[in-house]
Order: sequence, then C-alpha cells, then structure tokens
Amino acid sequence: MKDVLAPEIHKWQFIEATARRVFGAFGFEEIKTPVLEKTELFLRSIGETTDIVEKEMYTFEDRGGDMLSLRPEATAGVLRAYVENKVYAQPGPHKLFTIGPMFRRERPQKGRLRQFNQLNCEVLGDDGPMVDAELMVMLDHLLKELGLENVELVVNSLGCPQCRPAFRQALIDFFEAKKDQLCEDCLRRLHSNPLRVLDCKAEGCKAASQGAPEISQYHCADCAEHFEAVKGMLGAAGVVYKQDARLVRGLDYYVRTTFEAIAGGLGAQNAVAGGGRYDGLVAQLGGPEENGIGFGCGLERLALLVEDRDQWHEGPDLFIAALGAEPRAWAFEQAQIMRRGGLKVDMMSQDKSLKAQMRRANKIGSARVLIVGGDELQSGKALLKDMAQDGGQDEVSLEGLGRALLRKLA
RNA sequence: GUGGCUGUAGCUCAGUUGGUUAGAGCGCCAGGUUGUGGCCCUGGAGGCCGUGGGUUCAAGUCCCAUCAGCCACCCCA
Repeated sequence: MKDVLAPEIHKWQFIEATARRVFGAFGFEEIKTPVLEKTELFLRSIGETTDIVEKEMYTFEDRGGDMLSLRPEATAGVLRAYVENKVYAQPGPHKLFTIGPMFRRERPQKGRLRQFNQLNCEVLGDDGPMVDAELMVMLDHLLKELGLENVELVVNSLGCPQCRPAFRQALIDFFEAKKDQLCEDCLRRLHSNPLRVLDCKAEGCKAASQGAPEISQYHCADCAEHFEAVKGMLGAAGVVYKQDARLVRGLDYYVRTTFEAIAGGLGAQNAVAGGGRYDGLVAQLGGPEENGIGFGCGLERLALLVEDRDQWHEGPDLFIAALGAEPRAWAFEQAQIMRRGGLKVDMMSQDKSLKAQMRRANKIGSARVLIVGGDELQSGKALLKDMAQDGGQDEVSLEGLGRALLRKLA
C-alpha cells in the first residue's frame, strides 16, 4: 500500500496510457470487475492449497454471512464476469484487459506491496498456439514501448492433464530418492506440488534437482506440437526469449504455455509479468468448455524500471502575474477563456509581490509570464516574458492574446 | 509466518559516555530591487525526536512493548 503523488504519478499515467494503447492495438477491450469477490471463486480457480489462498488472502465474513475476499489476482474475477455476462455467447475469441489493485497479505519489501496494481490480459475461447504467441509478442511490445530493454522473456510448457501426471510421478520418484537433500518446504510439497521443488532456491534443492526429469520429455504429441508452434511464431515475430524447463507457476490452474518477464534491478522480486494458459478454467467456473490464456503484469515493478522523462514535467504555457485586485480579477477571467481554448494557464489567487509571482512561475516551469498591472489594463498592452534562459520580454496587446498564443503554439 | 535494519523539521540526515534552549543542508516564506524568476547574500517560520510504558535527579540517547517502513527468506506480478 503506497500513496502515489506528484512526480511519480506521471510515470504511472505514462505506463497506463501506453498499456491501453498497446493492448488496444492488439484488439483488447478493457473490463472492470469488483475488487471484492466471494471467497469461493478464488478457492475454485486459484487452488485451495496454494500459498495465496492458504495464507495471503484478505478474507472476511460480511453481514449476510457470505465469505468475501479482496481479489489476490485478476484472472478469476475476469473469468467470473465473462461467464456471468455470457460474453462467450458472442463470437470469439475474446480479448480482455483490466487494470487495478490486487491484495495479498505478505511481508512488504521492494517491489512487493500488500495492495499492488496489475495490468492483466486474458484471451478466451481460442486454443490455437497463435494466441499464445500473440500475447507474448504484445507483452514484449509493451515492455519495449515503456523503454525497458533489459527484460528477459522466459517460456516453458507445463503440459496438460494428459501428460502432466506422468511427469509429476516421475518427479516425485526422482526426488524421493534424494529426500535427505531437500529443504523442509520441499519435503512438505513434494507430493502436493512437486513442480515447485524445481523452482526452489535452497542450495540443497538446487543440487538435488540436477538431472531431474524435464517436462518436455513427457509432453504428449499435442502439447509438444503446440509448444513448438508457439516458439516458432515467437521467433518469426522477432521476440527474443529463453526456454526454461524449470519455469513453474504458483497457481494451480496453469497448463501448457507459461511465461514470465524477468528484470534485473528489482532485487528478489524480479518477475515483472507472468502468465500462461489455463485450459478448463472457464468451464470450472460454470462457463462452456473453453480455454484461455493470460498474464498479469505488476505496475509497481514496471514503475521501478521505467526511467523518468522530462516531457512528463512540462509546466503551464502561460502564467499570469497580476498586480492588484482588478488585474487579478481580469486575469481570473482571461485564464478561463484561454483554458477553454486548450492552453495550460496558471496564476496566483493571493496578492503577492511580482517577485514572488515570478518565483512561482519559474518554479512550476511556466513557459512564459504575462505581467499585468493597473497601467496595462488601462493601455491594453502588457509585457509577455519568455522564461527560457535569456528571459526576453515583448509588449503584446491584451486584445485577442489567447488566440495569438494558441496560434503560436500550434 | 521467519530473520536483520531503520523511525529526529516538508525532504535527506547529524545529534558525543544520558546533562541547559535538539542542529545542518535542501525546500518554504520575507527582505536585499518603486513592478521581474533562476545565481548570490541576510533574516524568519517550521519538531508530542513514530506511539505507549519503564529506569533515572535528568531520556532524542538506556530497557520493554507496540506500530510503521525498508531489506532478505518465503511466495509472487
């Protein structure tokens, strides 16, 4: 949880605007769903034994006795909305994105907050490998548009319900033989989620997983073909990626294609985005037998990576320094007229010395200052000062000043 | 949930073995220019020293608790 204000908010606006533009270019429509959902939704979709559900969700009973949770991720809510609104009845595929806050009760640290914001994209109703590739191409495109060159895309395929059980069993057998090397956590999850052992950072577990079976050896014909097609299209699109057989997702619902965008400079929380295919989830939530794929992307983490840009801090086009009550009233009126015309105009509402007003104009980075006192109002001519280094000033006519400025800026 | 570190002015921080009135830089306000910003000079405002309790003649300083933040584990975006 964190307040985002003045200079930093510009970065957020830039990121969100860029995301909306890029997602739009790929045919995605925005969707907003509630932050609060029935707890059961997350139990069914994310999986009851995941850490997120077991110990990280903000869950409470409301006055009617329903168990509600703040969403820990976006996919479940989007799919719920998709099913409840029968969006699937329209011709697909359906490409949806959402931007908003998620909540997980974890110990905060760099790049990890209890309320954090995600960009989230989902494609429903398309099984083909092309959407998998398209989604990653889009993510890659977004990262580049944000100016992030050093983000690595890592790709894997987790297989499907046909081929994963055999792999799972092979993993369990493999690690059973090396039980003494595994950490406590891995011993515990060896049978519930053996894939996770591959991802463990403990030295013993890393060593133990040397030579472990790889999922690719167990892919069924369909999964193998799907994965090859995805990689082929990624290559054709010029996306640089790394295949990593150890890439595993933390949520139960993922199958086949999974991917992650990894960035340096974020400390331990180096995943900027992560996602994958979740065949069967839609049906599980009461929809048709339809498959989907999506990813989530952490806004705070993006913000840590995106460089500041000068263009975000541009000040007003004009600052009116008015001296005295009447000139100030005049300026108040003129400012409105010019703002309606599209100019960025500012002034001070209090009676301050010209010096103080000049200082203010300089501080907020106004491009120019119009100095108006009683004499200027009388004569209809005032000084327009250019606030750039040299600071030259010209006498201008007050009549039609707004239009003249607009023409000049156009 | 576990471990480590940090909370003093708007911001970044200093504050000696516990000892008068808690400091600096930056920022802010005003003046140095009768109506002209940046640079410079002068002055000023601004502190429940995170919160609560304890030890002591005396606590920003020592002890306990608590809250918040950061970093790491874990987990994830």
